[in-house]
Amino acid sequence: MSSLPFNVDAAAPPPGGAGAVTPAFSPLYQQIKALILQSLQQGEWKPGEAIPSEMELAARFRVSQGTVRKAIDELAAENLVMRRQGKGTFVATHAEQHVQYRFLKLLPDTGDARVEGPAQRTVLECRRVRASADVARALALRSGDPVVQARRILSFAGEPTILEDIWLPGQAFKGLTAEQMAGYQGPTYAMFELDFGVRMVRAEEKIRAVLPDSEQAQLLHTPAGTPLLSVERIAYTYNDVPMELRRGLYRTDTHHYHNELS
Amino acid sequence: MSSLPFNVDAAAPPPGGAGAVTPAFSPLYQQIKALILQSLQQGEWKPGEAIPSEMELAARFRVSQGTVRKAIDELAAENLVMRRQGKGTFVATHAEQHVQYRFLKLLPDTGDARVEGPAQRTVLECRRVRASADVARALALRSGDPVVQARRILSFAGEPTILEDIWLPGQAFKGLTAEQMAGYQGPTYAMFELDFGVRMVRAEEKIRAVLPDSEQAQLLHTPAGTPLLSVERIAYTYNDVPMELRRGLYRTDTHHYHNELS
DNA sequence: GAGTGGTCTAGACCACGCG
DNA sequence: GCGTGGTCTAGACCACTCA
Repeated sequence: MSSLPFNVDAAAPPPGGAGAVTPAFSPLYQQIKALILQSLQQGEWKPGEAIPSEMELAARFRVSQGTVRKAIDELAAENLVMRRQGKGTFVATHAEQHVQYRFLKLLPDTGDARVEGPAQRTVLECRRVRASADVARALALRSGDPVVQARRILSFAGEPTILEDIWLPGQAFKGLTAEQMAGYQGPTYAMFELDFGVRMVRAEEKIRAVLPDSEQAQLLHTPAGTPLLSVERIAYTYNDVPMELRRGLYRTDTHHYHNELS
Repeated sequence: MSSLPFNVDAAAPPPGGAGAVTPAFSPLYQQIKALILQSLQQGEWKPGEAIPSEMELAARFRVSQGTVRKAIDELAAENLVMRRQGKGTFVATHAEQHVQYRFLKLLPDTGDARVEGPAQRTVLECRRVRASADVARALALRSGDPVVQARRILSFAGEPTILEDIWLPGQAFKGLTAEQMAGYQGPTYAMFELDFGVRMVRAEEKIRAVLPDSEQAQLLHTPAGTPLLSVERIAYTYNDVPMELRRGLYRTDTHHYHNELS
């Protein structure tokens, strides 16, 4: 079946190693979590599918249900799986998620959350290029490595609102076309899951206020001199591997970026 | 000692109530959590202090340690308390928090996180005024109710970087002075805890790109025409009671607003 | 009614902090 | 050495889903 975890250090470093005395105690449930994560990563269960029940996993790993439970609790807290009482635990997916556009924090100023429905996409460009230095750095590639670059406009209620440039590692996204970017119904990240097996798991954003150049202003139907929100996002798959760089310009005259702090 | 929870619905609504059939099942640990929250709210334990041990709370509420544990787990996840192994569980405070400025997401562009040290504060103004309509709405007051209004500049490494206008309910912040705003070392929210017993627990922000007027630009030493980040924050105490409206203008030429998505 | 996740308990032992 | 939170177990029962 599978490797059995031992109730000892996951990867016990030799005592007296270079520099610090790392305690390196790893609770059992963390080891189980790592094993489940590994299976997720290797695609043993596909996005949207159910993973084995807690009892099954407990039997497989030779631990109690409670230990598996705590492992899954953490995975659920990180949005990697979704629990549904009475049904099972499912691999998280950007497709059938109750919140469409999980990573998009732009909301219309009118309180009606997402009444405006899904965004209309206009793909302006999608082609293979060589990574510039900063793109390469963001994606952990080397300058000149192949990347796919796309540019598109998202419109809400007919109004162009977001202009995005997207860079993806060429290796993982071989054969991505403008038609694919435009044609897929639903979140682009769901398309990435289905067509390329790439699951975005978390992301970081750097936000600034900028003035668009004339081309950008024109594309967004915005008077020259109107400031825009610059949102640079790096999205990661499992193991903190960066798989997307996205530079967005958001109009904030009709929308705002919403953030919850705690 | 204290009221005992019952293993029944916390506040069982009469069946066949108006409209929906609310199931209204409340697990024991949620009831315990609510009771602990109530004690926090009533100031039974002050910020920074330890709350009773899990065993004590279990005895007090006549439940098992595991149930108390789960209640505290959730409170810790919401940053209302902090657990420290071997020491106890402590009421969260903005004062001695490992991350100073818990709600401030502006980071210097140079990777060195907070090397620049604490911000220098310049308080330009602090006086009692009557709430305008929009301030009143944000703070759940009535137009014309007394509020304290303050304006200040935060500088990092000598450079003015943030211009903030702050509105606080006059009732809870009676007697707040400019000296207090300027003099306190450490986060302003820590001062609110100490001097007014008001603990900010969570906040929401709406972010936009704007052009400052000439006064704002001058205060921030920024050339006219430089776009700024407009950050409108509403901070809440317990029970989602709004206790602060803050409108900030952030310079994003040397800093950026950083956000983690998951 | 069978199977799933969710709650609750009781008890044992471990890691940590401090006197 | 003691008290704290942290882990792990085993078993019972509950709530939800679906056939």
